[in-house]
Amino acid sequence: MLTVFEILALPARREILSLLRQGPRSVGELVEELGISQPIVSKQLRVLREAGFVSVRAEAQRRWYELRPEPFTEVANWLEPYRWIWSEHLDRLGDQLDALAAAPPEEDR
Amino acid sequence: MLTVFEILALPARREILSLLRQGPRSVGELVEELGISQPIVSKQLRVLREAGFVSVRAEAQRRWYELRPEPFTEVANWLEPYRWIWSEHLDRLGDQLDALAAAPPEEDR
DNA sequence: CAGATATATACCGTCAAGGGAATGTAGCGT
DNA sequence: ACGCTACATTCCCTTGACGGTATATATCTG
Repeated sequence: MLTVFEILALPARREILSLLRQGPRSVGELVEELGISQPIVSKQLRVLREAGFVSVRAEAQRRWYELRPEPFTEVANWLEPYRWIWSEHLDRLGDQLDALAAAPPEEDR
Repeated sequence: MLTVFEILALPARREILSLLRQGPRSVGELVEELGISQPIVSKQLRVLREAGFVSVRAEAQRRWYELRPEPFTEVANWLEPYRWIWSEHLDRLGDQLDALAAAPPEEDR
């Protein structure tokens, strides 16, 4: 299975995630809003699902895809040790980032 | 030029960044600490430099590589709109922890 | 200048991910 | 049962990134 950053490396996948911020979407809706072919959307949705970025809920023939939080916390946790590097440089991000020193660290050494 | 996430997709590059958190490093030091061949380290350092992740300072034959903040702020900015998704998640996690603290401990799933 | 050190670059073979087109599958309405 | 809708999967082909090896470049030392 791909790592979080490998998943995010593909623009099409980031666009799907961006759309899903607004709430659950069906495959057809994503196809229409993205202008990408349906098989490709389905393929990337599978990748996103297997990586834990989205979950699916079946309703008749429709599949509703929805964001899941875990991979995003993983990115945030990875980013955290680098925070001091830019915190002095640019403080436009809120201080709320400190709030999530809770989740387990990852294999990145 | 590669995007930020394409850069981070490669484990070797993340390891380089991780080492550079401790301060500037020469190529030789990175080679030794990573156990990767010198040409590969140099190659990835070039990629990191072109993407703005690191800067170089020459000193005789040595090149000192150092982290730069901008790409990290880029990741943080990308992450920001997704924050609410996992803040809810953390809330639920907190509730569960509270429940666990209040109730007698159980078997772990 | 010769040789050694430190790093960068060029070239090459491999391999896997991505896109496209076609096809498969499941549930719905009539 | 039939066709339609919504989506998933398969197959093929291409492309490009990665790692490895060899080589080039620059700087120091003697």
